[in-house]
Amino acid sequence: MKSFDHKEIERKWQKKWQNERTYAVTDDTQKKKCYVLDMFPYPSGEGLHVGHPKGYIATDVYARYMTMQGMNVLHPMGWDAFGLPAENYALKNKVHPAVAVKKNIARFKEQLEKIGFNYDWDREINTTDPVFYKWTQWIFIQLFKKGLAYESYEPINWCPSCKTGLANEDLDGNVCERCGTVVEKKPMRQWVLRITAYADRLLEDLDALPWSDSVKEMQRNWIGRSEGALLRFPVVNTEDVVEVFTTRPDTLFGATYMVLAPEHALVAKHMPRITNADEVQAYIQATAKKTDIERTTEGKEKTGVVLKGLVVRNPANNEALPVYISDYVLAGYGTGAIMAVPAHDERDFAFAKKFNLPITYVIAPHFIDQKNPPKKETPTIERVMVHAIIHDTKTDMYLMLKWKKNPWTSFVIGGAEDGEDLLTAVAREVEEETGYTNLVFKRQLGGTVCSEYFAAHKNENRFAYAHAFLFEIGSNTQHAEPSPEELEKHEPVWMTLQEFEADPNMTCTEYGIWRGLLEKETAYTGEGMLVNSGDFSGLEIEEAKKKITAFVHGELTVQYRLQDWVFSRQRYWGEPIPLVHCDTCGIVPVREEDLPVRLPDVESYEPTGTGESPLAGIEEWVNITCPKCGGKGKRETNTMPQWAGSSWYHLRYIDPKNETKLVDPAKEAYWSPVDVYVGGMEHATRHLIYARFWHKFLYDIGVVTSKEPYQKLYTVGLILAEDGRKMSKRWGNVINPDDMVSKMGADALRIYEMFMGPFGQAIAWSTDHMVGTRRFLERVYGLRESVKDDGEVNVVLLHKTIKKVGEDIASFNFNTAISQLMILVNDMEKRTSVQGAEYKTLLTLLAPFAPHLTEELWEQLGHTTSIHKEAWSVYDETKLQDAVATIVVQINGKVRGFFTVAPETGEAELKKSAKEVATVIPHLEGKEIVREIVVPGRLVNFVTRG
RNA sequence: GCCGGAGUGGCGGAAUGGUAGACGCGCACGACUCAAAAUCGUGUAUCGAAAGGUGUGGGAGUUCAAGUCUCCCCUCCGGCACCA
Repeated sequence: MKSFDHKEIERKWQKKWQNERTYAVTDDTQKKKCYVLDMFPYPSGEGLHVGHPKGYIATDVYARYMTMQGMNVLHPMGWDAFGLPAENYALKNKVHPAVAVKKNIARFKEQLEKIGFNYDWDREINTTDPVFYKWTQWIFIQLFKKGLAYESYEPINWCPSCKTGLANEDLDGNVCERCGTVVEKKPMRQWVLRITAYADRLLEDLDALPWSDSVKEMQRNWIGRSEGALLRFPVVNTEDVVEVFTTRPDTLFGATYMVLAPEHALVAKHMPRITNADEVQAYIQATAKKTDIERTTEGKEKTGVVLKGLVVRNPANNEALPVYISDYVLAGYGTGAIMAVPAHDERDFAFAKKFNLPITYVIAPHFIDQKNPPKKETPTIERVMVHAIIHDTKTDMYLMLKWKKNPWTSFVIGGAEDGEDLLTAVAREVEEETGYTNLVFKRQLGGTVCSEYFAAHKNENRFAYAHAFLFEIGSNTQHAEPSPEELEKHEPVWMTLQEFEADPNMTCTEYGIWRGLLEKETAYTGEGMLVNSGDFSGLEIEEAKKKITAFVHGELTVQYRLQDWVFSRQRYWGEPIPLVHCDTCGIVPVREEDLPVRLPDVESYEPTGTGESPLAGIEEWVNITCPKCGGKGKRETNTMPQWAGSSWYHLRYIDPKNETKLVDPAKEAYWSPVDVYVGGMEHATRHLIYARFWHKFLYDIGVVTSKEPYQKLYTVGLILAEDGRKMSKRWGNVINPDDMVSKMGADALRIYEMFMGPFGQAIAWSTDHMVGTRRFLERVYGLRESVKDDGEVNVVLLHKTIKKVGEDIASFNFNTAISQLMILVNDMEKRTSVQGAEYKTLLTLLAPFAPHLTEELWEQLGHTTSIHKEAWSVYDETKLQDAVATIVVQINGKVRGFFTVAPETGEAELKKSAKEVATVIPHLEGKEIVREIVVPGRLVNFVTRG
């Protein structure tokens, strides 16, 4: 068999497709549309490696399939070329970024074209083209007019290496995502987009999107919505109040101190009255020097300083609370101040332990005893209970009580008298019941725990407020025999905790809580009932949140982790922000008819590092007449971030040459939204949030008709290098697609990348494995010699294949689609001849994957039109069933034999035949069949006994 | 710590609760060849001579039947992380 010449075939067809404009897209509104989009590439200087085209191949296969299904398919491509990578590359190589970008695009395009994509290049876009960025600027002006773009002087992330401010989304932890430099907080003038105004809609509309749970969850986490309340704490002897955001207003009675972020405005304001100002200043300065990394990795070890002379009042009970500053409170979240409830917040707990602050428990876990549940029609008595947990550290034993009249083993336990101090009560009970005195009191275990149970010895239901106290045997501890009356009730017994837990008579509803607190002292953050909270005691948490907030005149509010989008960059290579600063009119947008504001040519575009962009130095560009009053004005010199263009580019492909509108409304209504969007997981919380935000804004101002830009979303799994690491010039493990196309052909590359494994999964490249796909194509090529009009045909297999390949492409399961095609080809190869019609169908099924070879073979069959214009075959539901069914016979679920029958054979017949299978008979001998399970067409299972 | 996702041959992986390992790579043997490559054919989870047993990260459970469903645990990958 002669192998095919892929180079010749590819050259021939790529040229022909181009000349005949095979893939031109028209706005044929008679047809149903399908908009398939790739996240467009950033044309770097490195060129493509073999991983880049994976997503493009997938969308190409999908788009070709949808075209064959009769859809009008839009599958465009373009370039995202503004921003730091291009600019840094240009600086390094001493060329103008515009020149570098042009060259890189040419290289990318050349590489892509070799792979045989069906792009309509007439719709190519480029974010750095003034014709394109005119509309990016136009959108900014609309945002500005609606108050969604604002100037701010707040501290932001500053990358000292890239010399520009960055958005939160541009950070990788605490370092600049581009260059890896640790970022600083720097107060500076900047433009910010009010994305938080869209936070709830970005969150709510996520639910209905047919995206993967992981991407949706990532976005939810990123937005980080939390419901809570704003509460106000008056500062004693001043007019000021400290406003606090908390998700737990129900714990207000447990607030024992307050913490402000070191940067909080009130700290500076009240510095004169702070008596330890030196210490406070020192802490503030130390914090300012710390990077976020130091703040977090230095650990959970809390630091802080009390503000002596500053006291606030708890609005719930008027208690005076001390005020601290600590870097565990972040200036950028909530109000930059918290009420600290150490009993019910782990961070506050750690801080309170370190600074010896009081811990007041106001939420009690609430248990109902399962062993002795409360009885109906029985009076319930409330009692305050005390548990003594008495530990002998020498033997690691604990002192318990074994009860005489009831089968109970318990801690030393008793009730507190009305008004009696709990510690007094527990000491009294210990002495009475065990005879021990002068035990060493270690600590109380947490706070109150409520438990309800039936107390058989008193025939009453108890609602107990239980408290546990840990004691140890000390050198002064004395022991006397308890009284005979007490011994009659229960006997003190030393046992280990393990023995206690294993004791079937162990009675202690709250044991789980005590046990946890014995091991580790910690805050209680779980469910429960309010205690020690005045009139609110007895309420459940959710109800208390509302009532206490209302009681102190607070407001229920919502906070987001998401912060407004820092939108200005002090760099050259971006869209100029189209605003003018005028002394009389303030900030005025550039007139829309004057757009685009072109990026001026400049001799030096190096970043200045001063907080101003290089554009600030070009006087003839900066100085301009004010669009409003005609007086003197100065242009805004900041530029937009890399993510501006990609936030709306999907709309421009629909109408790329429109000079008067961003997109023609009729065309938008037809093509939008994107039906299938494909790209990398790394864009889950940046591009995909920004683009959703802008799209929703454009919806609000009537530019688009859909609320969401992208319907179905598939994320591409990375292709790793053969060594399992990321492909990188640095490791020298990069595989270039050009080499693979040249060696094995574009079709083999395409099929291999789709066949490697599940589309969304990261898999290492293997050139060895790739030879299999080339062999497969050779076999398809070889088949043409055995094609005869009346050749052999496997109807069932053919129809199964039509069904599976179509369904698998539609659901992005390309690997199994290809495997099915291989099964069909293997079957055809084994025959002496292949029916012409079946062969033609095979070629059309393979066409989306291998566009060049199938087009060539199609022509060889005598066709004069492109195979890519053919209709997808329709399978016949009645031809999917095999002529015979293989029935599995199981005995007790184990496979013991097979037989074949007609698929529609009935149950009775199947049972009968199953019992006659030679390999089955020995297993049934002497056994009684107690159950027979029959799944027609599949199996018979006999359950036997004996 | 919290939230997602995943653990199946030598490798990539496949499997509506119904014969685990499809398909591909590799490997072994055979054919062709002076020889090799390419190609074609046969075989290829594992223990066992066989009958049969054992096998989808580990452990329990549901079911006639579990890779698949439920619970617990381990490991790996990704995201978030002092967010009040």
